[in-house]
Amino acid sequence: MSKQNEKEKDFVKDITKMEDDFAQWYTDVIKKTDLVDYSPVKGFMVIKPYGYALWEGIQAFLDRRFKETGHQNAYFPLLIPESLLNKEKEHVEGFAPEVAWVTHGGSEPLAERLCIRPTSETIICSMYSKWLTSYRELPYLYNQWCSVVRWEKSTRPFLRTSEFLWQEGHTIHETAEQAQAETIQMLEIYQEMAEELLAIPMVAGRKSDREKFAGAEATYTIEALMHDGKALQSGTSHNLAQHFTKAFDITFQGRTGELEYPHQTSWGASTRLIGGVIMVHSDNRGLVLPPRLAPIQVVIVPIAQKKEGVLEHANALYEELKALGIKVKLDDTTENSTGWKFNEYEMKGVPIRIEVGPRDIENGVIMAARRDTLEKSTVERVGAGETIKKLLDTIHDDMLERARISRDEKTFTFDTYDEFKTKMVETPGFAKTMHCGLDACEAQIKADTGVTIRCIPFAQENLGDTCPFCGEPAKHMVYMAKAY
RNA sequence: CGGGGUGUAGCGCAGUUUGGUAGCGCAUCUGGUUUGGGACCAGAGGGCCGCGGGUUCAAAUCCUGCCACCCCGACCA
Repeated sequence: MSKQNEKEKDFVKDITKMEDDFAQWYTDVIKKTDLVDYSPVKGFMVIKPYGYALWEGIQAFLDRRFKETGHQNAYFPLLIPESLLNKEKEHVEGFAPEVAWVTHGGSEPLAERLCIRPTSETIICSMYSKWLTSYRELPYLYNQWCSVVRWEKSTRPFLRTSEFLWQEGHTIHETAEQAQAETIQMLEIYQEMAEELLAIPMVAGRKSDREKFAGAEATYTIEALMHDGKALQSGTSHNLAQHFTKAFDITFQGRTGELEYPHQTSWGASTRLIGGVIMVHSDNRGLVLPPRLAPIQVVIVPIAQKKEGVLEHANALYEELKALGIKVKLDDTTENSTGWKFNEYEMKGVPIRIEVGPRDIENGVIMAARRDTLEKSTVERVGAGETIKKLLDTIHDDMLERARISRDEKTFTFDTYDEFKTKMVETPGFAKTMHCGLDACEAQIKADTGVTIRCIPFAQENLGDTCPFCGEPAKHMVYMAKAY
């Protein structure tokens, strides 16, 4: 394989450079690559086919894993009576400020107003309460794919929208141990999805009490670090203990004959993940999509396609790749020039571009260009299918590794609060530190700097004996960052 | 909710200071030549200048009220 670099430009004119204005770069990328459009209602976005295909990829992976672990899909209603939402105190306090209300049916005012679900714990609990009678029925392992509405004040496509697509799993179990095992199992599936599908390395751990889900006993999270040093919560799994089952009077007759409350979990991942994919992998030329998620994994661009034999060769290659299960597109349109096509597919993040022209046919080769590194190489035509398939895996591995290196480079330790503040401003990223575990200390840091505890990682290290923020004895190691 | 910015053709913008025929680039349509890194020539179509009120012979432009969106903060997946 001979290699040649073609990096005459590392940006395109349509997209703001990320080092100039990261927020604008993000907006440019999603708009120029046709992932979304803004709708007439603020905060509600249209997900266009190319963007929706990314969500379908995430859905397919998770849905398969959910089912492999014994879960079933169901569907619960969009509207929740106010009285149900109000049953769990912490929950309603957490969500009330951002729920949307339905007050009329046609022109008639409703006797009780209905909220559009911001999440479905309450409606699902009301049904579980009706259904559950015996320990023999447990566990309930249900999931639903739906959208929820949270009336956000400031919104950004994928990262924070007033309506977003997600899945929410809701399970109840006989024992606390089973619920805890379920909570952790689902978090691990999210992490597996992030790393194997999205090529995004995650830090997994528990949320502080301040950051946990409204109504949860404990919230677990996977956190990713973006190009700009801000963290993105990418999936959460909650152990709800008996908070909701008691509030909703969900009971069953246990093995001893006594009435018991089951132990509950809920877990979710949303279209926000797509924002993460963009902010971790993409560059100034546009999207860089991880191969297993890319709606088009390989695009074949025939060169001088009117010349004899070119299209036939391109077609044969297309069929060969397709037969290997590769999502391949042959662009034999004539409206746009070759150069235009190169730029277009690069902007759209297609992992591999293959060029087939008269010269290559003569030499028995094809040209393969990697989107992630922009490297172009010559591939023998015989056996090209297998070579390309392997290259897709290599690209995935390389992207994951680069993201890991980038994250680690942006992860820092420090000795004093002042040093922490300086580094957070000058080289933002994950701050790895001991913490006292006191809520007042955490609140003070947030008020001072806007930085929050992203998680208390499972992988604990002992970095010292005192909390560098307040001087109290250290309780555990945490990752801190500014967050989306 | 605070601070900043922007609304003019499908998209991106100029024009507004100093009122006087609605402009440019890209995209679109027609015909032709092209095609190994965003092609070229010729022609064509496309506008409630965000919305309402006012000033004026005359308003994209001046005054006034409203609305929407974007960005940065505060709060949340």
